[in-house]
Amino acid sequence: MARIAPLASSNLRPYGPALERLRTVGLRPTRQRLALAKLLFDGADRHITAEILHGEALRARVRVSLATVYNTLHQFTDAGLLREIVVDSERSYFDTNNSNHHHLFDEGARRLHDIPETDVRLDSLPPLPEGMEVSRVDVIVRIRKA
Amino acid sequence: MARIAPLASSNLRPYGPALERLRTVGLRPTRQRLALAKLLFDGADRHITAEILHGEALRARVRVSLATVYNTLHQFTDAGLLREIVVDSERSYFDTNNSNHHHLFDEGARRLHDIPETDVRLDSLPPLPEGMEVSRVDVIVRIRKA
DNA sequence: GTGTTTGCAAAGTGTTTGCAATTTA
DNA sequence: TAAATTGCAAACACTTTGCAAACAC
Repeated sequence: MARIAPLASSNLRPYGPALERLRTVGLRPTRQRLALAKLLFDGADRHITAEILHGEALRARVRVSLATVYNTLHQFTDAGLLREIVVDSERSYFDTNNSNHHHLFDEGARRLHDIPETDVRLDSLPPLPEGMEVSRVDVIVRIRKA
Repeated sequence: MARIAPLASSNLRPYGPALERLRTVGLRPTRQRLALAKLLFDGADRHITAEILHGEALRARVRVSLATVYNTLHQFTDAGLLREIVVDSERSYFDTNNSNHHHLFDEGARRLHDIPETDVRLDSLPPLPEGMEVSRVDVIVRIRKA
C-alpha cells in the first residue's frame, strides 16, 4: 500500500500556528480544520461569516462542506479560539480576536471593525439578579452613511 | 345587512394610547394592529419576540397570524414605535422603550432588561470612515448563572 | 483497528412573501 | 369603491443533524 504524504505538508510550516492551536485545544488536526485555522489565524484579526470562510476555503482549493465550516466555527468558538459577535440577525459573525475589545458595525456594508476596549468605560452596572455573573460586555457602535 | 359594532370598542378607551400611537405614525388602526399595540404599549416597557407576542394575542382572543405579527413589529419599528435589539442569533427582540438606554441579557433565560444610559460612558470613538455617522450605540451586558 | 470527523442531503428554525379574500376609509 | 391589510401556505436564508464513508491516531 502506497505511503501517503503527511497531511497538507506543503502548505504548512511544521508545527505552525494553526497546528499548534488545534493541538492546544485538543481538536484533531484534520485537513479541513487545519485549512480553516490557517485562513482564520494566519494574518491579521478577522471578522468572518461561515459563508465567506467557506468561499475562501473553496478558492484556496480546500474541499470542505459548508456544514463542516459551521461545525468547525462552533468547535473553535467552544474551544476559545473564536468569539461569536451578534450584530446582525441575518447571519453569525466570528471574530478571531478574542481579547477584550468592542466593535464598530457598518450597517450598510455589514462589516465589523474592532474598537480597543479602552475607548469605552462602564461606570456601573445595575444589580444583577441573585446568583448571576457577567459573562461578557459587548459594545456595538453601529454606523451608516451620513 | 346587520350593523357591526365599532372596532374592538369594548376593549379600548376611546382614543386610548394604542389608537393615538397608530394615528400619530400614520398606520391604519386595524383590529390586529390595535390589539398588538395594546399588548405592547399598555403597561411597562417590554422586550418581546414575535412568537411571544403572537402567543399573547391568541390568549387574549385576538385572531392574528404570526406573519401579521412579524409584519406589524417591523411596521412599528420603521415607524419608530419599537426598537429592534440584536442580542441572540436565534430570534429577534423588540423593545417598546425607544429612548436611549442599554441592555442586560440573561443568556440562560434569554431575557432582556434595561440599563439606564447613564450607567455607561463612552470616552471616545475610533475615527469613522469618511462620510459615516453613528446610527446607534448598543451596550449589551451578557449575564449567566454564576 | 477504533473512535473521530466529514460530506451530503435532509430537516429545522425563524422570518418573509405572493396572492386572494377581507377590511378600512 | 379604492386602497390598504390580512391570513395562509409556500418560499426563504441560515443553520443543524443523521448517518454512511473517510480519516486520524
